[in-house]
Amino acid sequence: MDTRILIADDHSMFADGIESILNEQEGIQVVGKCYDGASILPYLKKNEIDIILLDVNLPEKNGIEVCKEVIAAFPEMKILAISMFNQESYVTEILKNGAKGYILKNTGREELMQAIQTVTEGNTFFSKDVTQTIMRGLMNERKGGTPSKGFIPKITRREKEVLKLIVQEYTTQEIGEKLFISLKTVESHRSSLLAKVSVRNTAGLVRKAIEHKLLD
Amino acid sequence: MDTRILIADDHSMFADGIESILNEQEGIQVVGKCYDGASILPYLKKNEIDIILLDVNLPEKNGIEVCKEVIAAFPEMKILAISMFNQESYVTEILKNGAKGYILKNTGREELMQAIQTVTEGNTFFSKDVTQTIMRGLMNERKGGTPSKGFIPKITRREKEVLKLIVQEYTTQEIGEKLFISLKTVESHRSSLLAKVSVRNTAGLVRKAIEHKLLD
DNA sequence: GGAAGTATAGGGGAAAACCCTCATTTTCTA
DNA sequence: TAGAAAATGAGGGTTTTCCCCTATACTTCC
Repeated sequence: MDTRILIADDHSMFADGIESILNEQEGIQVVGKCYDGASILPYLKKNEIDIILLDVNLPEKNGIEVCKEVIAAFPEMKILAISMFNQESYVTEILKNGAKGYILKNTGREELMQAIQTVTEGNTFFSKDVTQTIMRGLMNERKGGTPSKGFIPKITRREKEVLKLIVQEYTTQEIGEKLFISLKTVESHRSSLLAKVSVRNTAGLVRKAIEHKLLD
Repeated sequence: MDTRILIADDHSMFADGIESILNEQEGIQVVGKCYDGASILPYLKKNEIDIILLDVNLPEKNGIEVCKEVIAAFPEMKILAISMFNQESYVTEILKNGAKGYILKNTGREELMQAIQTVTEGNTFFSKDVTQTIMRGLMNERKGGTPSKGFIPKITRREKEVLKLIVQEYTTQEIGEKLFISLKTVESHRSSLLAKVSVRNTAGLVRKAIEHKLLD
């Protein structure tokens, strides 16, 4: 029986490409594609799938949340995470939530095949680069003593508005004028944002906003 | 005779995927792939190519520079730009430099085929989203009167070091300590960076740094 | 029908970023 | 090897961000 694969990535050109690569292979069959996080769980309820290739950085509902939900509903599901970013918080977080592997988008096709096979068999696969990241993460782990989180906050509607304007280079003053609220209110939102995404300053805020696709 | 295609993208999984899609098609043949900007021109000198699928956001030497060089050496070369970002400055700039089309990575395979065919025939193709962006750009154009640039700077070695640390949330003070230079020197570099990428503040700097892959 | 969460807003202060001008040394490169 | 570009640094100022604290009105959810 073929290994049945679901591809979940919001870039359809990428998803189509992977599909095309995989369908050339023996014993593998791409049976579905999802272009956003929300449609994955409904799909799984109607179709038999062996392994999900899951983009970590999905818009709306991100890959980590999706992963958690999927594992909750289908504890045996094999999930191979795929991402542009080789960042420790992503890797550890999605693994905590049940993913069985993590590869980067600059992975070649042989390695991709190997990863799929490994995960399908119930084992775990990491790209070489990712392994290094994890190791580096483990090194730095328990030293500051921080509970070591580093991700998914829940941004409110208003905070997101403010965040978008920050990324567009507006100052706090200007944001207040645009949204018809006081400078102090904007400052409050900024503070919450810094705390929620756990960064020190605007630079980190903008970086995480982009990496975590907080701007849709 | 088949249309001979060169794919230039640093994410090999993506490049492989596109290759796989295209090789399924009649009359099309992917004859090469480049994973960075520097290897494109040498490749073209040794191989006959009809059309290049060029990622705008290549590391090291970006897509726009590559495009310029390629057109300088091969004025008749057909270039179809592909990007994650639907941003006006990218679109207009790469078109100025000789690209014949611009599509996003969330483009489906039918549209991709259509784009390739269109461009190969010497015509111009834009994704629907991109067309809107261009229109919006034209609207806002000649009103501030700015010479309307909006991009490619040449970041020096030291500036890049500083930039990386900024993105990693270090303050000017800390950057100075890390690089063993004075706070004032770091400020100088920050100023140059703001000017070169033409943004107002750190938020814009970080955004552009990521979008333009200034951090490799 | 409270409790939790969100949006609002203020005071006050410290730190950081931003801006301008200028000058010296080092390093590339034509 | 001379000039350009890059890296260094300073003085002195303004603006913005960040960080405490507190506090009220409104929504939403259990």
